[in-house]
Parts: sequence; C-alpha cells; structure tokens
Amino acid sequence: MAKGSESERLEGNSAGKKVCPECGSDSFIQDETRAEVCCGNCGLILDDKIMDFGPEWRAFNSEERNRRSRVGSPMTLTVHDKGLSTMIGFEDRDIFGKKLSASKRAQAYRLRKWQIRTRVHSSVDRNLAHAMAELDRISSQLGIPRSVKETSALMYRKAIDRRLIRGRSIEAMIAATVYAASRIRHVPRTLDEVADQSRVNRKELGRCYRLLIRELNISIPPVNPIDYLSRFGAELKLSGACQKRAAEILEKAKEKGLTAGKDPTGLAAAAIYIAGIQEGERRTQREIAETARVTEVTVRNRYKELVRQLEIHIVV
DNA sequence: AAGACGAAAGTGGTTGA
DNA sequence: TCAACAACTTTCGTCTT
Repeated sequence: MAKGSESERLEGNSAGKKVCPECGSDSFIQDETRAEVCCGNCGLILDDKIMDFGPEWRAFNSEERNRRSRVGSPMTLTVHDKGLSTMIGFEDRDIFGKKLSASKRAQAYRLRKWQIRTRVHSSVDRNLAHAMAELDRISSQLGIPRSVKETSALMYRKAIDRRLIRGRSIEAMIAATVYAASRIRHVPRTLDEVADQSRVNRKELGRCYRLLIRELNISIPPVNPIDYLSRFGAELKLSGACQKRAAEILEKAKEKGLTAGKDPTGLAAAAIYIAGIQEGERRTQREIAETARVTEVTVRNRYKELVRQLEIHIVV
C-alpha cells in the first residue's frame, strides 16, 4: 500500500520511467524525513537532496522550535545513540586551533570521561553498539537497502526493551531482525542467505526469528514470490519486460491457487524460466536454479505445473 | 556436449494423535 | 513424543537440441 503510493509519486515527479542505474529495478523508496530516494531493490541512493514539501510551521517557543526545525543531521536508528550526539573531540584546542588554558583542558577531560562512561559503558549501549556493528556488516553483505536496516534496528531495540536478548547471541538476534525486516519491506532474503552471512546456522536463526515475531506481536504474511523477481531478474540480467511477464504469470498462478504451500523462490524461478523463453531471453534451468537457490528439479517441477495448469504454450 | 527430463531414494520441517 | 506426510533435494540414467 505505502509502497505503491511512494512509487506513484516518484513517477509523477519525473519525466518518463525511472530505473535504478545500478540494478535496473523500478521500485523506489522515498523518505522525506531523511530527504532521500533510494532503490527498493539494491538500496542505491538516487537522490539525497529532495525537498521537504511539508508546511513551513512557525515556532513560538523553544520546544516547538526543536520539534519543527528541519535542519541538523538526520536521525538514524542504526547507530546505537541514534546518531544524535555530539562527540567531545580529543584535541585540547578550541575551534580557532588555539591551545586551551589549563583549567579548560581539565574541564574538557572530565567531560570526555563522563561522555564515554554514559555513552558506551552502560550495558544496553554496549550491546547496541555491538549489534549495530553486526547489522552494518550483515546488511552490506546482503546488499540490503537502508530502510530495511532501519526496520531491523527498530526491531532490535524493541527486543532489548522486551528483554529478549539476554542469554541469546547478539549475532543471531540481529540476523533474525534482518530476515524479518527484509520480509516486511518486501525485499525478502531467504533464511539461508541470511544464515550464510552470519555466524548463526539456519536452525538457530529460524528459532530466533519465530521468537521475535511471537514476542513482539508482529504478523508477517507469507512471502510473495513476486517480491523475488526484481532481485533474481537483475542477477540474471533480464529486461524489465521479462520481469513483468514473470509477475503476470505469478499473479495468474495465485488466482488459480497454485502457489499455496510451495516454496516462493521455486515459484519465482519457474516464472522467470517461462518468461525468459517467452521474451526471447532464455536462461538455462541451472542458471536460474543457482540464483534462486533451489535445484533444477524444483524449477522443472514448478514450471511444468504452471505450464500445464495455466495452459501456457511455449514455443521452443 | 550441453541442456532438459523424470524416476527413485533421501532429508528436514510440519501436523495431528 | 512419535509417526505420517508433503515439499524439496540429491543422484543418476536417458532423451533432445
């Protein structure tokens, strides 16, 4: 729902159809509070100078001024202090580069000491600092857009509040939030992909994920195979038309109830195989199976099924 | 020779008693 | 807790392009 309205606005603002120069995807995420537009598939930031078109509120007191001010660095949840703090520097010089007096220097030293103590040395913050570093690592490995990263970070913070982290590994819980967030934001990664990039095995990851959604009362609908198309399509260098064709096939399959209980990656792979043949961009079953991380047999079974049930005629 | 096909046996996860 | 079960994987021999 939100995704649709975002991309509509984007297309409305620009002349012609916009596609990501990095991966060719045409889904974008627009974030006015961060003044950014990024690719919904690979997370490439396409425009970081968009205007805030919100009303120019006037402020009548200092509280309102703080709330309504639209300058300053953007807030982010992926840094353990949300990126808002000012660090007291290490050089004992003032802004003009002049040496500080002895008493000022002593004061700066004390401030620094307390800043470090309060910032990183409380156990929650230490945990968060570690977790956010891991989140950075994992999401860059998986090529995950920043909006998903923010969602993960938010979930992790909630998990800490609900005391779900103690006694469990930070890596496992972060990986679980990444998996969950990628599904929520419709750029799913498979359990295996996430597990491969963390030091957690698939089983443990699955357990943490289930715990997370149960305890935080999050309901995540089953993965829609269509959500995989842009990523697999980009990896296989398929045209937009071909990806669109694959999406149509999956829509029809869904209407006919052929998708229930089937591995969504396998379905996406099969649809891509069929669409590739129809659009003259044939890829072998093995190539597709590899990118979708299923076996050729699965691609084959699904595609045979689709062809039969949807009465698709393929001219080879 | 590469790709596609399909049978058969094996695997991990879910369901229901 | 266990067995039945469906979906998927692995493996392999055969057919097609």
